[in-house]
Amino acid sequence: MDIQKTLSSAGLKCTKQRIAVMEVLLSSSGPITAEDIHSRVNEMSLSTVYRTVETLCNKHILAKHTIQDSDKFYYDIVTEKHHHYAICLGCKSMRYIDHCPVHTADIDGFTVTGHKLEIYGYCNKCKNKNSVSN
Amino acid sequence: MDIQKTLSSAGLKCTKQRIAVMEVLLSSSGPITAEDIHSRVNEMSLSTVYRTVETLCNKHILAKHTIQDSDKFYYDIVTEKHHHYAICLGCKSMRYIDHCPVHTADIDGFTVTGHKLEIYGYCNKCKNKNSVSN
DNA sequence: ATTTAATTGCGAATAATTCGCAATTAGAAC
DNA sequence: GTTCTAATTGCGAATTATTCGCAATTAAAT
Repeated sequence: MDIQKTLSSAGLKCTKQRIAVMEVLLSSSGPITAEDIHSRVNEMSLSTVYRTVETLCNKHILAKHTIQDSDKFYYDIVTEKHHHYAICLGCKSMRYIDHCPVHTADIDGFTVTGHKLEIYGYCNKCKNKNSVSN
Repeated sequence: MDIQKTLSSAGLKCTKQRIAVMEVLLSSSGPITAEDIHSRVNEMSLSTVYRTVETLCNKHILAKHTIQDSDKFYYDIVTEKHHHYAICLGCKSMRYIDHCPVHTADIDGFTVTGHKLEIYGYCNKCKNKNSVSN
């Protein structure tokens, strides 16, 4: 993945902070939090990390995730491949899993206790308006 | 569902606040936030709502959910039936869906834009210890 | 090299959730 | 039904993740 090209073609400046965030996420084995990113990068304010991930999410370069019982957001680079995650209820980490039939029982190095299928979309009330309340 | 019995057999006192929270959740068409509960109940402090849902989650009477791009927790009563939810990206609401093949395309009154299957469990590092970091 | 809008850093603000502590209450024991 | 005690509640203050305002810096266009 060519980070410079990705940023430029989204109309974003190639700052060293954005490049650093992208590099951290490219080398990660799953989505991580803003604080994780902050600690794996040097010399960069936490607000900038938050602003960077927000900007990149708006451009659909990153995706923002939430996990059961954690009060933090998790970010990763959007690709074709990664749609399935193994989420550890102990340390609250997400890891990519390449191979995932729905009724799977075995994932290497992971004890499955349950799974959740979430369906995203729009209800009739929201389908027509662009406004997004929160 | 017998609320009094549910609370008592979990070793919890049957306070009017806990009963009110349970009643609100029993009549809901999906998981809702602590503030939703607070506004649908009368004369009850918000801290008590938070403490009540936490207590009930610890007893596995309630489940705590998170959804994409929302910074709030959603609570519902644990049952055998409800494992599939339609989540509206517009108003950030969750609704139960009874019938849900994985490759489904149609849900009445809902425009599907994507789905997510999450697998929960424990990684090897966490499997043996009970401690749960966050 | 100059210019300008975009980006950053800092610290303060915000919003959801949690906590401390005194007052209240459920339910057990009498 | 009273009494007693630990559990529960209400209130407001504290905490924590995230966002915001604003002045200083910087990418990249000219």
